[in-house]
Amino acid sequence: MSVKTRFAPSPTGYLHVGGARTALYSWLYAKKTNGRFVLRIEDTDRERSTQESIDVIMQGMSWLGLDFDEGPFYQTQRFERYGELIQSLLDQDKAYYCYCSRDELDALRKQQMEQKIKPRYDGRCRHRQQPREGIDPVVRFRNPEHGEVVFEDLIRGTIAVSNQELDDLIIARSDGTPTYNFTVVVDDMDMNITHVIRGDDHINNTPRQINILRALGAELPNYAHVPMILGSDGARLSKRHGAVSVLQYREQGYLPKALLNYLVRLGWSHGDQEVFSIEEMTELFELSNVNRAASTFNSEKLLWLNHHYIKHDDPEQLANQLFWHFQKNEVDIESGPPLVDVVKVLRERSKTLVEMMEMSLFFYADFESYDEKAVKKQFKPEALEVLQALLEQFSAVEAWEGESLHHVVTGLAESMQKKMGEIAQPLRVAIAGRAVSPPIDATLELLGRQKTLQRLERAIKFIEQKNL
RNA sequence: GUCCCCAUCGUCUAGUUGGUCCAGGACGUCGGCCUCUCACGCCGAUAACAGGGGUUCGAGUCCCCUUGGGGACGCCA
Repeated sequence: MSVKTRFAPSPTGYLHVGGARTALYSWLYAKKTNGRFVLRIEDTDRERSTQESIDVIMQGMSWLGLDFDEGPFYQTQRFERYGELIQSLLDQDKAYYCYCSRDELDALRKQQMEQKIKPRYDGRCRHRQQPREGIDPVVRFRNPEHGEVVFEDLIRGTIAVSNQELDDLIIARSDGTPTYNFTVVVDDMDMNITHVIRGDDHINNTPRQINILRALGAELPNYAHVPMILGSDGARLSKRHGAVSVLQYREQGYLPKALLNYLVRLGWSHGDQEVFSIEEMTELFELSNVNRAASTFNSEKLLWLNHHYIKHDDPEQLANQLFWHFQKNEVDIESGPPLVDVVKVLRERSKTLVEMMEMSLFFYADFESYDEKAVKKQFKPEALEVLQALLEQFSAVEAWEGESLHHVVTGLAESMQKKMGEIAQPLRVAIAGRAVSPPIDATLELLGRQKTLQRLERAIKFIEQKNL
């Protein structure tokens, strides 16, 4: 049978990096084996599921390029099917109605905690013959009382849990709607999922689900539980650890392939290799090489990978992605150099696209003020004659291109008997507004003659006024 | 508390039938070179097998215990 994996998020929030990683692993495994990848929205919790979350999850998947072959399926559209199977279980006495009230269950749980035993349903309605008046019952699955459930996890190896640890879980709420542990099982069965790849936090659910699967007479899928991602404080990754929403990384100027590369390498490895193209990870990915231990999210390394891809990716493609950020910030790029050229001079000094955008803003719009420190250091009285000389010589330059502009600067340094830095730095502050920019000749070329001359004049006036 | 899972540098990890590992790579950090700024690049340094018992000629690699961490224990998923 050919492989089929699925990603089954519940639409109660954004797509976070942990979810994205399990999605990636499932996607990779399907791709690698020429199988199929299914997206299923687990929205049985009507209270908390929102359309907004669905949209955001889909956007995240699409931004990452994790396309699915089937779906999205919505569990809320399959209630009829779940109802059928619950009835069938009831008919076979593999499930039963439970009339316990919430208060009763709370009291039971409290009592068990006090006795320092694992809180669980004690099965008091297991053999009840008569309904109780005034209570809408839930349906509980009749879990086997003896023996143990053993399964072979593709990442962890053998896992065994005694049935005595498992209680009779609720498969239908009192309003008749099915619950998670039941719907996953039915869907995985109906959709012929062969490999269930999911977070570690589901490991305890697996034995229960296996019991239900058996009661339903279904074949068992393979299971692979990937470890959690922790924040820098060792606790489970959450909002307070910074950007955990996938889309937030887009906002912050990360490239999808950088995030993907970081995520695939977090908890999985192929020898010493650090950089993987999508093709490479698809080819090399193995569940057996997934680490068993939880790993800590390290944004420094993600940043490094992002920079790596900014340095090495196709400039045209990067320009397109950079454009997204300019648009978002409503910056008009018509009046400045082509974005591809900006990418080429800025890629080595920008770790994110946001950084790149900020550093290139001065090509497109006049800056409001000069960087204070830069003014102090570079706009000293002696800079005046340098800038005046530059203004004069730049006006006379015939071909406005890097090489000739470079000659102007070096020539001036020679004739004025100054170091390069004494010429280039004041010039840089004059045209860029701050002491940092790409090489001065490239910057001048991209900025163009008109803007360069204007800004030199502006700087000269500024220094003159400052010295009054 | 009970059950399940896990344990190599600060972080991600290599280590796949125990020996060639006084433990390798990457990020970070710290030095240095390059240099018109910031970077890039290059060179070098730093730092780990949680602890204790076994098994064995030999253990990071196998077994047990301890400790530590994570997860689960919902009419959430």
